[in-house]
Amino acid sequence: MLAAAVRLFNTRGYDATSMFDVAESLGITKSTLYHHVSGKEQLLTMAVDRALDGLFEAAEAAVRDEGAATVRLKDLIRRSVLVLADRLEFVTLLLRVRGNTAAEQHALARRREFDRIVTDLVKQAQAEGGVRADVDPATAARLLFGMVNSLIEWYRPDRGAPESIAGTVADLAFDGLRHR
Amino acid sequence: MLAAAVRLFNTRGYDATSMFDVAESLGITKSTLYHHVSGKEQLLTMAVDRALDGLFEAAEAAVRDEGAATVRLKDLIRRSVLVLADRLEFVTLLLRVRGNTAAEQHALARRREFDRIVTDLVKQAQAEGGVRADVDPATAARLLFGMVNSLIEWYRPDRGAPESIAGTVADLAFDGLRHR
DNA sequence: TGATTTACCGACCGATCGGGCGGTTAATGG
DNA sequence: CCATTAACCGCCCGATCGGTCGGTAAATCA
Repeated sequence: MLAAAVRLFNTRGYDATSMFDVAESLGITKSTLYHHVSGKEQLLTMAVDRALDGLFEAAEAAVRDEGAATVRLKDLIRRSVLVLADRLEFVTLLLRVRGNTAAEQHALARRREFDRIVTDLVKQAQAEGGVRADVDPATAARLLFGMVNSLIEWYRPDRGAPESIAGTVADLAFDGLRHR
Repeated sequence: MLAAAVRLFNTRGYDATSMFDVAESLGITKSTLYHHVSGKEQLLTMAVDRALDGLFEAAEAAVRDEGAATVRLKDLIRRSVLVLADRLEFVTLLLRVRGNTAAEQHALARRREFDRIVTDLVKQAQAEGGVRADVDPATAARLLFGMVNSLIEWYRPDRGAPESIAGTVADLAFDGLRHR
């Protein structure tokens, strides 16, 4: 039910999708839908939480693990790609939230917290000499996850195994496009 | 007037923004607004066209210029970042279009055409040995512009000169994050 | 100056939205 | 077997939406 709603939210947009649309796609009436969920916003909240929980699991592992920050940063990129691929539709919805309601602003706050963790990790990796120090850590973190998050725009399960894509992204992020 | 509408579309979302909101932000009534524009969709069309025109100028320059494809690809990245920074709000709106109406689908088609140009350029750069050949050109193009397009999420005019950001992005894309 | 055009407004319309209410059928458990 | 509960539905509501219409004030031009 949540999956059906999220799919519609992503294709038509959250505001452009009516609760009637959601109910219809499930073969039930709007009344029945409201018997199971408390409202439209609850569907959104459940979806973005599922996305954020996945991302924070990856982030906490990157913070918790031992070893060089540079390695943990690369692992975080890989793990994030896997989460994106696995929970593609939930993350897609998350990344489109604009912060109009209290629930959406809560999601934005959690996203900023995630960004902070990545930025810190970049800073540590720079300090230990694994990452070039001539770029602002916050900018690097944003560009890095700009690349990762772009998966929601083009990744399809039939377009290669998630592990393969994750490797490509992490590799490109660290070694760049240039031929060596 | 277009600028005011686009600003609202970006902060509240296109569907969540009413024509009353747009009129109010201009200090006029909805009727007056309709005296100047034919409808809500026209505002969207004008905005995304301004974004697409800028991007295609950059793409056509990259195709037209002489010299190595590798250099032209890097130039295209730089130029695209400059367009993003210059027309930030228009591009922001463009990148959020979902394709619900005919006008939006036309915008999506132009975006795909842009992607095709980038992919071709990556392919050429690989053929001449300037770009590593172990990544799928389409994937590389998408990740590259995932990074570039992420600017709409975080770039603010006071956050460094556009030329500086453009250099950082192009540099990171080609040489990666790793310390050398 | 008089006529025409341009900018502007208030009031209104049909459609659609999120959500609620009262009641009915189907499953479940003692 | 009967009572309780869960799943389901038709119908309705107030609010809001994009857009229209008839008319007025201000600017423009002959």
